[in-house]
Amino acid sequence: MGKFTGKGHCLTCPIRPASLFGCLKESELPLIEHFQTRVVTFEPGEIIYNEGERLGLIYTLREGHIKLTKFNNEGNAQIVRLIRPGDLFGIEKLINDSSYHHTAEALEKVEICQLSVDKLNDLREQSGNINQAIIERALLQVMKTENHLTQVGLLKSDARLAWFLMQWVGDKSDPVSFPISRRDLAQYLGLTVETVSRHTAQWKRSGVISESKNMLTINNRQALESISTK
Amino acid sequence: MGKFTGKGHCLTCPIRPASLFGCLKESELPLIEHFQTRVVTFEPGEIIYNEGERLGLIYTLREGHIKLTKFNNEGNAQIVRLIRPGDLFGIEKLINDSSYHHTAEALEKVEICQLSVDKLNDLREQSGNINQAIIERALLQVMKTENHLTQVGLLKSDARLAWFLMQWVGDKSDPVSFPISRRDLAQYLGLTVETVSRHTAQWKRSGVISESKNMLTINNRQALESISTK
DNA sequence: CGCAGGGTTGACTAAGTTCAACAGTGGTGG
DNA sequence: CCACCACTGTTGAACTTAGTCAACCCTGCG
Repeated sequence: MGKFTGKGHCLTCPIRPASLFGCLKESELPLIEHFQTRVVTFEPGEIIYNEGERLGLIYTLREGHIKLTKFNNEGNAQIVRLIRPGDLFGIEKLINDSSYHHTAEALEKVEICQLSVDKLNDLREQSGNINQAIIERALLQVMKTENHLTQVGLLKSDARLAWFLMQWVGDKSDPVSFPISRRDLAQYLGLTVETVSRHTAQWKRSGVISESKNMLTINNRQALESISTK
Repeated sequence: MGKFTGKGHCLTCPIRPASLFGCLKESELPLIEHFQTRVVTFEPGEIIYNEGERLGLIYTLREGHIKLTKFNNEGNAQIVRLIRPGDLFGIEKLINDSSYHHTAEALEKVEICQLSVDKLNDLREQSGNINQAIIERALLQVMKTENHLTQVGLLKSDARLAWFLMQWVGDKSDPVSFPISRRDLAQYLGLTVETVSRHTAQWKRSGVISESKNMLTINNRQALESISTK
């Protein structure tokens, strides 16, 4: 259930700039001088927490990727979010007495920093910047999810998939780490494994993208672009 | 462009308990003693703001319903949220220097309370409860949108529609105000007008629901329930 | 070696979209 | 007051898309 690998020191943490505490001003740094967190690693496929659990922990991802999934009554899964390094998750615990609203699963070997809700709340009372940063992250999250919803609600399967790949890869033209199975893609985009496979196989044949052992390359960005806005 | 109907006094506002300021403790009420807002009304179909506009205003809906819409490149619309009385919207303005991320349109005659971002920010510095309330609203919004996404991603058209109607009506068995056109339903659920119409017409014929001039009744909740979880 | 799991492919089917026609309704102007 | 128009909702038929079911390949692993 996750291997403890040591205490983290927020002040000197290499990913602090990308983390929640990246918002602190020089003068506020003493606030987290003695702040420690637990750093934990998980193997691919391991569950970090389950929907409904009540641990008082909030997480920052340091390395790797994680998926957050919701299940409907019939046990079908919808992936609602993909977590990247620097992202905060489990943050719904900031609502009084709530439990986790997703199941969080590691897509690859990940390193996570655990932060206690209570300690974070103490900190919030001392720094308005932290509150602002939390609000901004939450509001950005709303927008991203609305964007996701818009793609799923409006686009055809190939456009959805093309949109996602472009988002994932960004503007890099080198191979990019791609730890996402066909199944995950399908559950993220509201499709079936087969449709996802058909499109990607087709694009691989026509050379638009290429794949080799968890690495993805977009060879013809323009082609994907035009599919995604068709 | 909205008719100004007077100043609102937050302290004595009838919907304060449901509004953002419902979070204030007795002892904090003096904070808003002299707080005033502009109360404005809009007619059905009027636009309250457009995506990209930069007014420094945040809104609380006092009466009626509003839809928030996003448009994709081809001009197709996805309704991402329906606003009910007491809800806060335009709140993305709390992110530094951002613009509105939706187009807000009145579905019926609405009464809205305009609040300046700057004034709200002043207030945030004086009350941690306000920050907490904003965070909770933002996080709840994330969850609702994720829920919406899950329905759109996983359910078949009839289940989506049934789910929506049940959500809308709640557990009331009396007729409920229903100011939502077939077109809006379709744009909210990621369907076409025709599919929505076919299902509702069918359900009206079989007596599961009934409709008369913007009022909706669910006659057979169990039937809808079983369709929505099929 | 044999097995499990992920990925691919094909044939078929079901679901929903598209296009088109038409009904009902409310509003406008002569 | 009625004729006309615009708009919303409904329905049908043809068509397209994506889902379903099933077979098979490939890879990694015990």
